[in-house]
Amino acid sequence: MAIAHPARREVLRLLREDGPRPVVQLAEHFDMSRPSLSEHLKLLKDAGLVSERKVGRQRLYSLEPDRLQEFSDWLAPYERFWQTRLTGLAELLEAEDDD
Amino acid sequence: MAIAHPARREVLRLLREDGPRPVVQLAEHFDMSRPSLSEHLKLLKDAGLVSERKVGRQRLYSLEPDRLQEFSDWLAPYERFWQTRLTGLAELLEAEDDD
DNA sequence: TTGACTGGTAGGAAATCTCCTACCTATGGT
DNA sequence: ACCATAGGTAGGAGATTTCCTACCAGTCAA
Repeated sequence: MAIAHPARREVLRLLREDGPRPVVQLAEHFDMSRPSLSEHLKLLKDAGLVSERKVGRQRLYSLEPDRLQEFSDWLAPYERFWQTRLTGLAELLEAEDDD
Repeated sequence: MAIAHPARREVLRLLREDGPRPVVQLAEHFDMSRPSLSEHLKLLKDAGLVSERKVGRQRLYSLEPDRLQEFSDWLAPYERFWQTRLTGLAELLEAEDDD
């Protein structure tokens, strides 16, 4: 699973906070070797969570939000078990008829 | 990671949809042996995603939503990358001053 | 008490994951 | 052309996960 490894979650966080970044810059944040990070990036890319584009001799990795949306969608059915601020709002506005 | 394995996600789904269930009833949905499922349940319990209570000779497993909330919280910062109906609503109502 | 049922634990085999070093290609600068 | 930089791939070692078959303890019913 793509988001299972802490390093990959950290990559996602970095891309989210700092925007698109080349591999060496991402690698600065990790103790592991660059090839190992490359494999994590490949896994994230295969999972569709990030995309990659060439700029000169660099490859910029960017967050690809569509797949993260799937995690959100997966979590959505659990939301009725707790009261999030957002679902509270949604029910308030849309006045759904479920109890 | 607790939600990494498909079987464990399936357990969560079953508990969410059908409510608390004993082990044998959960096991019906899987090809694996019951002891293997027991280990998955232990992992889920250790992660705080489910709880277990004894009823007669059975142990009923229930969804424990607090920890799933953490996943939701983890996902929240990514929401500005896409437009969910809910964040759209939230911004509409709260009229936050960002951008 | 004896037997059936529920479900956890032990030990270990096999599969998967993670990480490394070595090596490769591609681009840009001089 | 030559060298440095960016970054992917290969092969393999070690750790972790997953799954199995025993086996054990607790509960209920006769």
